[in-house]
Amino acid sequence: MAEQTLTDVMDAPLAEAPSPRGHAAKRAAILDAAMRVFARDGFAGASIDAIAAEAGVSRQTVYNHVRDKENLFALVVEDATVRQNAGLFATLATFPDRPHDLEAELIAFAQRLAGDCLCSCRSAELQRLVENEGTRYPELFKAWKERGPGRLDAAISARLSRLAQAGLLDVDDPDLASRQFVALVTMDLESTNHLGEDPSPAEVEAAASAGVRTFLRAYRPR
Amino acid sequence: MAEQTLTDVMDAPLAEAPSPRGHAAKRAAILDAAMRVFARDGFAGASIDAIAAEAGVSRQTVYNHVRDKENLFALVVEDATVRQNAGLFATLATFPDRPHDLEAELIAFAQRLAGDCLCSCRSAELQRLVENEGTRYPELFKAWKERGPGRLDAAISARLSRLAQAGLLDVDDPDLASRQFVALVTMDLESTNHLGEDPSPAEVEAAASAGVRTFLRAYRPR
DNA sequence: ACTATTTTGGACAGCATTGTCCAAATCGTC
DNA sequence: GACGATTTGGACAATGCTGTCCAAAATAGT
Repeated sequence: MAEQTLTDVMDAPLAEAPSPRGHAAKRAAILDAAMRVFARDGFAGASIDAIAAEAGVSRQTVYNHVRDKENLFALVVEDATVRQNAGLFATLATFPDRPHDLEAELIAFAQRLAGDCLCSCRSAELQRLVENEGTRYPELFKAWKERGPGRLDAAISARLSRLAQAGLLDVDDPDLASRQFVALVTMDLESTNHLGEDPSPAEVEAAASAGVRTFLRAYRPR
Repeated sequence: MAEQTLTDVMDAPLAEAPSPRGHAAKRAAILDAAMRVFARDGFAGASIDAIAAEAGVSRQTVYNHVRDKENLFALVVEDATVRQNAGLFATLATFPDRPHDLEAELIAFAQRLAGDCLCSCRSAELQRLVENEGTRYPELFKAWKERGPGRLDAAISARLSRLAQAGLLDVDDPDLASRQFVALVTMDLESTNHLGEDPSPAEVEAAASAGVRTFLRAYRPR
């Protein structure tokens, strides 16, 4: 493990702590601070000093835990990705499989999906980070997309298929419908959270209602 | 005009050339190169030397035309914004007002809108630029959004209203429908053009068809 | 052909950043 | 309390970037 490239980091499902000591808290603080500073200033604009200060830690400690600025960036992306995917799949499990009131339950699900996962400011930060350096590290961008939005679409597509087989929806292309569902629900929230703030619950509720209603107008059996 | 802030530049509708000489070509080359380099490396990552080299120009010439790196950035954003808005409104004028075949003409319009304007790689570059530095210069971000997507949504909303009054659509909230139209059409193209490449005509055609068909399934009078 | 403007290349100071080294201080654990 | 691991702060060289200055070369206009 003399060398650890970006793709190595991304491929490792869960890198077990190389230092079993209790100084994992410092490591977490560093990764957290680095996430914030990278998101605020970009990769080039972020300085190790700023990250160390934000983490309340000496600069040397950063270099102690992390070899490079590049390696730190990769670790930050990896960390944020697994954390967010965990929340994403947890929310995904609350999809209404046996809905009593399809519209209401879909709206509630969309609210959870957009508010907690897709349109949180943490999610926007990660997405912007990975998009910006996507041209520099294409593997990073592809790995993130496959693990996150890719599986999201696949999961929602499968759920929509089951609703269609139950006669509750009229979808011929579940993959397309899945992407449209996500697009309709998140549409109005992206401009808000791209500015670094979380959308308000009222905004999330409005976006979910409007998106789901239009989705159902298009895909409810007539 | 001793000082020229970011907002000054953004508010000026069209800054007339301060140097009427024929060296405007150099200026254009500099702005073009700066746009490419800023889009590639971000504001912090872009160096004046790289921009000068990309423009085939001495570094001193850049400083001759442009006071600051910040001023250069503002000029680049201004330049790209007016250029793209010109194309946007030209395409917007081709909206089918008296459609013979609504679906076909809406699909063709959506193809022009997405392919030529919203999802071109130039558009994605500008959007990423303005989003990234949006936290640093909020006025810049707001000004861009009002001039570009804001007027786009307003214009499409008005057109949809007229189609609704003609009995061709069933929309109760034209603003919402307008944003949904754009979202449905551009949805599948954003991942492609965020990587710096233009989507292929086939991709644009597929996205426009799928988006418009779902839009009409939701909003065609029954 | 002459003149004014513009461009060029290079040198330069000031500053920020990266990554390393090291001795002292601190912390956790036995 | 003692010992090993960890953290700290500071110094340090190397590098790159910004923005300025200047004299020479090229370019445009008349």
